[in-house]
Amino acid sequence: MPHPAVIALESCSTIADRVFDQLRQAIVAGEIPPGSKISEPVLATRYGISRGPLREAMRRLEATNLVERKPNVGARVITLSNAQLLEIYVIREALEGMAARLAAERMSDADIGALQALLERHRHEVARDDWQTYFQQEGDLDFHFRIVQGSGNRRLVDILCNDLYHLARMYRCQFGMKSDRAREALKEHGQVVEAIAERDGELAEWLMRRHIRASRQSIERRLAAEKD
Amino acid sequence: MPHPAVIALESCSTIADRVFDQLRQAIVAGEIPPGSKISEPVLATRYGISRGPLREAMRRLEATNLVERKPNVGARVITLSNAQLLEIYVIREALEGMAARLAAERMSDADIGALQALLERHRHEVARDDWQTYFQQEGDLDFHFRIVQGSGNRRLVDILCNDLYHLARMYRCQFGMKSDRAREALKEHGQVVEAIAERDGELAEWLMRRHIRASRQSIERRLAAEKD
DNA sequence: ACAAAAGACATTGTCGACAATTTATTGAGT
DNA sequence: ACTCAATAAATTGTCGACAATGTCTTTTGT
Repeated sequence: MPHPAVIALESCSTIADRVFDQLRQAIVAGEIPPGSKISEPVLATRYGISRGPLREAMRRLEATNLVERKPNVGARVITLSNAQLLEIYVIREALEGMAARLAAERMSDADIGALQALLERHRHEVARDDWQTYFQQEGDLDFHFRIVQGSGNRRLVDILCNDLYHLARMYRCQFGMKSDRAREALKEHGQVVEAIAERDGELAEWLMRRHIRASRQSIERRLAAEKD
Repeated sequence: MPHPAVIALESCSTIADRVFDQLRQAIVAGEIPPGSKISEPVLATRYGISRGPLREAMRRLEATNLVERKPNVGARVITLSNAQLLEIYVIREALEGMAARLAAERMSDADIGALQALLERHRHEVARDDWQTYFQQEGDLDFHFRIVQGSGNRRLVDILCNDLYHLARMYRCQFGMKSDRAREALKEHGQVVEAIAERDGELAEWLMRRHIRASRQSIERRLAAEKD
């Protein structure tokens, strides 16, 4: 069963759309490592297509900030610096805070119930100590994904799911990022869900922002520790 | 002198890049009206280019959400519904609130001085009653633009300037949007700048959010009044 | 031996043509 | 006259080839 957080693949009717999805997934998964040059001929032959559709896919990747491109020179997969990762968390704090507020106001009771069920499942997973941190992180993204969708703001969903989440996953695939914050994060998730269930938008936003800020600060500490 | 809020045109070294800028400008300005179908042959001949670069530009426009595209059917300029416009203001509230907070923390004294000077200029302009509301709105965007840049968050600048601001301008070109809120907006701008000058990030965020929320509510009222 | 220029090579950018799909038109049948 | 099917036209999707630009190698001069 595919993970819920995995955004549904687009209609594969055209080659350009399909290869865009494939390339994005390959980049996010680290199969095409960051900073590596993207050669149109080799990629075209690898995917068995012409350069036309490939270039269209590249333009979309360029627009989504997954590749950097210099005219007449070529394109490279972006290398997400530590500073850029922190930048993303700042934006997530703002956007997902707002999403939590809207979700508290507009989410259906059924969806809130599903969210609570998901949280319960995560609690059981975390209780098992052998559980891979990777899947813990996926569960984290899944949680955030649902709340963002609960906001009912189409463009908000779009920005987070089509840009920021992919970048976050890319960074995670790049470095292990084993989180020792799983239990605290889970507790914070519970607080957010509770606020949403009580339809307290202001509190939900405040809690979500604090949660993401704590994640960011955890990463900052880890990065500072690595610096030695 | 080109307006400061006009984002610098990209390097025009390649046809695809140049036509992307031209198309985006034409769409935002309403020269290519919303909802109109974009025919590749006619556009290619109009710009005197081949369909290859045109399609690459279209893919970028698709990724920036300025055109909607159905495979094997074609692309249309998006029609920004009232609900979507309000969605954008909600996102702006979240993002620009955060931008104001960061600007208060990180903006240089010189940039703050320039911001205050800009505000003073706007005060004089508003004092003249004959001043076109269009340029008032441009001044408004200019103000917001500078604060977003002052945040020092590259991706935040990117999201707002490459996506949301274009959409806001597009909507404004679509409908007149004569604002009777110029004086109030100016006063709110002054409050934000004051908070930034005092390096009070929390207050700056709060004031900026209230400012954008007030703008959104003003639009909501106008839309509700039009509904009759 | 080193630097700069000239050339060869590879890659990107652009174009025109063909294939596949959709849309419009025509025609037959009821 | 209307509906549905078949055909024709137009548009989108894809491909291979050529031109332009950049990069690397070789060569030449000091």
